[in-house]
Amino acid sequence: MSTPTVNMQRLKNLREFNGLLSDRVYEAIKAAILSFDFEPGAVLRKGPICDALGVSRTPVSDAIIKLEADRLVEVFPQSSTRVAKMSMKEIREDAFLREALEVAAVEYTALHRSDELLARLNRSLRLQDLQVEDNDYEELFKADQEFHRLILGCCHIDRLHATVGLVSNHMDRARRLLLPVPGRSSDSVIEHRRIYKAIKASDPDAARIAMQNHLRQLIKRLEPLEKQRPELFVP
Amino acid sequence: MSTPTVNMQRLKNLREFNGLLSDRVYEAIKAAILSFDFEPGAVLRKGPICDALGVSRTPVSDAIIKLEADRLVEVFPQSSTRVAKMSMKEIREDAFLREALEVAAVEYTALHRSDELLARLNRSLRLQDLQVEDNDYEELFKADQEFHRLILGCCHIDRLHATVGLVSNHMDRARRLLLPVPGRSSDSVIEHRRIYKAIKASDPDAARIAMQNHLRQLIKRLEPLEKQRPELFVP
DNA sequence: ATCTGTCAACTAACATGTCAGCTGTGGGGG
DNA sequence: CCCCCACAGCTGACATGTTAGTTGACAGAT
Repeated sequence: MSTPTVNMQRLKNLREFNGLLSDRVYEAIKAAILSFDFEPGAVLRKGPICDALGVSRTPVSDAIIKLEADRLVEVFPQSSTRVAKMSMKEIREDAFLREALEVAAVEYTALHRSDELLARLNRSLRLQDLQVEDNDYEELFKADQEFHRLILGCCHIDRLHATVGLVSNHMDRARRLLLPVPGRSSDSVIEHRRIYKAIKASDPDAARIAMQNHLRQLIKRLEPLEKQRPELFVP
Repeated sequence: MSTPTVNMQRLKNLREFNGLLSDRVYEAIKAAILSFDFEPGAVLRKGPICDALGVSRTPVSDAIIKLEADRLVEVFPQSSTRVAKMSMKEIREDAFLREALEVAAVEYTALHRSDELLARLNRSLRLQDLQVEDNDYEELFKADQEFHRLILGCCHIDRLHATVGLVSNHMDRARRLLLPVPGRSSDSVIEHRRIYKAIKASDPDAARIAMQNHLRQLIKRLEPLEKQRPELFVP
């Protein structure tokens, strides 16, 4: 098999962003990786990326250093940089770490919830109901993230959300390969509502169990991907 | 107050390491920050660092990008880079995240421990006893880290140890300011032994409580630092 | 004396030049 | 026929040149 290379046509235009060029390049490449426009395992050459984006090698190199910290690319010194292949082992690790963090957060939230938070969670749940009715998977995905973000935010730990995101990079990428399954959306909202009830009841143990159950549905749905799309995974 | 600048004399010699120059520069600066040779809040200028290390600006810039990801430096674009001041808020956040991860790890370990792990933990505990007798704080510190590493390693999650380390950067730096307190070392070993017993008994709840108790001793000892050394903390 | 606008000096961000390590290919030897 | 090594081309690591944003000092106005 010849060496696969990333498709340069799929890089976002840099003019859409502000800030440092390095950061914009980083965002552009990251988006391309997370959306599978840059395929797992493909080689990332600095030269073509510079040409495609119309920038010099410096901001591209800076971006790659950050992507390496995110574990979205693998750097082989003096040789090449590749888009990280997915690895079910790493995804399971992600799931463990994410569960540890989100469970701690929801236990804390159950003990420290405010009426305002309950109102916001409830509002999110009703929104999710609507989106399930309309089969609006795109918006439901966002509402799901918002629901979790509300819980994480309750801890007043700015870095909690960032750390969950950092830790979940591989899992999030795999998640985008999942196709909508009939009934899954409404199940997901039911699980969310169970979490909500436990928080409302100030019951950390129930909240923990509900959150564990919810998160484990995801990893259960991700497991089959390795057989369905073996070319995306490490051998 | 004039702008404080880091003391360049305190950078480790690069020749002690192998690998990419960027990585060696990263290690050198990181070590200087964690050991307070580079003071919190001090300005890091690329030029003087290049001169001191005898390298060009590229590897130093690369190192600073990585240090920013570790939150050990703060980059003010186009202006300057500073050694991150300590922040009790961030340290408390570190403590929350670390507790979430280590508690999850010790619960897992309690349910999956092998006889070999118990033997290693036991060996570490007897070593710690010796070091307490000899007041060998340096070695005790290492044995403490090893004890925790054994538990984290039991989960077979390579990234768990790395993530705990990443999350604990601020806390670890503050920890180095703590002076030995009579009796603390032996208390610490007692807490470790409690964790060991819970793991041996395959009792995840007891393990969780023992680990929480142990980790909370540290944050309790760190809290007073903000008043003792206010110049090192954000205002 | 204090505040404000201008400007010069400085620094990091970005561009480009250079070099050394890796990689794949082909030829010679086993 | 296969394996090993030499070599050439390529790429990334590192050095250095250039530009533009920031900062702080100073002059003039209030």
